Amino acid sequence: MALDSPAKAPNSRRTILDAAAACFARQGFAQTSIDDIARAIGATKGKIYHHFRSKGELLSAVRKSSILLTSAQVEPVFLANQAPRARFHSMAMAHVRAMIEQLPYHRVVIENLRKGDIGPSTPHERALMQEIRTLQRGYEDLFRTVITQCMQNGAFHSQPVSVALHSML
Amino acid sequence: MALDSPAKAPNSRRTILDAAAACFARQGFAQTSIDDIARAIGATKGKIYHHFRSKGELLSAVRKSSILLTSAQVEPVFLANQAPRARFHSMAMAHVRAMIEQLPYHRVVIENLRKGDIGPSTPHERALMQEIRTLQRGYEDLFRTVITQCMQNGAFHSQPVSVALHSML
DNA sequence: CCTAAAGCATACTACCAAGTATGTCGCAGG
DNA sequence: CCTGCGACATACTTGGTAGTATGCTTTAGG
Repeated sequence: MALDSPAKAPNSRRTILDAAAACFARQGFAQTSIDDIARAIGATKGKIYHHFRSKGELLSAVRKSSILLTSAQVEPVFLANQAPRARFHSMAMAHVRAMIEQLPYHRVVIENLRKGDIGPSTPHERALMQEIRTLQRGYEDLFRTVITQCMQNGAFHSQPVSVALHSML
Repeated sequence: MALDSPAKAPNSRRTILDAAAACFARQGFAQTSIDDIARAIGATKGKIYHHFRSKGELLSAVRKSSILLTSAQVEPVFLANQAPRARFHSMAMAHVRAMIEQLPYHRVVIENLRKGDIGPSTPHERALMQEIRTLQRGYEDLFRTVITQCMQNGAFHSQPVSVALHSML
């Protein structure tokens, strides 16, 4: 009984997101029309605008999904009972695996890092962007935590955490 | 008495190219309209379309200019009479200096590496792209040459040349 | 059954930006 | 002077695309 998004989806939203991610990754955001995405899944604009309010929100949804998908694979590993060193290793592996499996999503994220800062326009999108940033920080915190553990443990050389963290982007 | 481009320009072409590079670097290619560029220099589309056939050609011109400007600063250094090791150092310095001085141009080049491969459409643009690739290779050859000299000289560790070269992009 | 909503397709509107056609002005040369 | 051309400005045409309005079909539920 959630209010909106992460429930009840049969697979339409996901299908659309997959296609959108693929198109955005291949042609870029601006060069991709809504009809392109629709055609890619054998549907029409109607379907897409039924699930997403605007093209911008669709992009945001891809970015959000990118984080969620990765988190979904890494967080269980993080929660598993392992020594810091081994835990970090497993998480890194899971991270890379997720990056590869969901490549289009991450390509989109990378090539549109700046899009978020400019022209969010609508207030509803502002909120979405904030949520994304929060998720992003949350995900990064997983690594921040385990890296800190490793350093206290002595397994890692003591270095500024943020530096070590952002070496893995 | 050249047939076309590199001569007789008072500074109109350069003015346009500078503005175009700035706009493309700031907002991206697709998000920049011809009128944006025109407004940035206090002119109208007429001026721009008088000097460039299309928006795509304008982008290509920026990319080409990027290489030419850099070459113009590095090639004299390459030709100067120095030992390989010192020559390489000077060239690298010149290269970086050019990158910084012409920052907008290079930003445009970097963010549109893939644009060339897709949708060149017109045959005239195909030729321009080829010319750009040739210039690019010519510029890279400057470094290829000096690096090779350094390695034969023993000043550098012997490594695949292309690897060493492309470490500097 | 009847109804209403979800889930979509179809048809339409609004608009923006690339490209074009045409006009204007100054200047070179005859 | 007049004429042609370079160097632009102005006004217009046009294609494509985001977004909307509406219609159709299926399923859930009373």
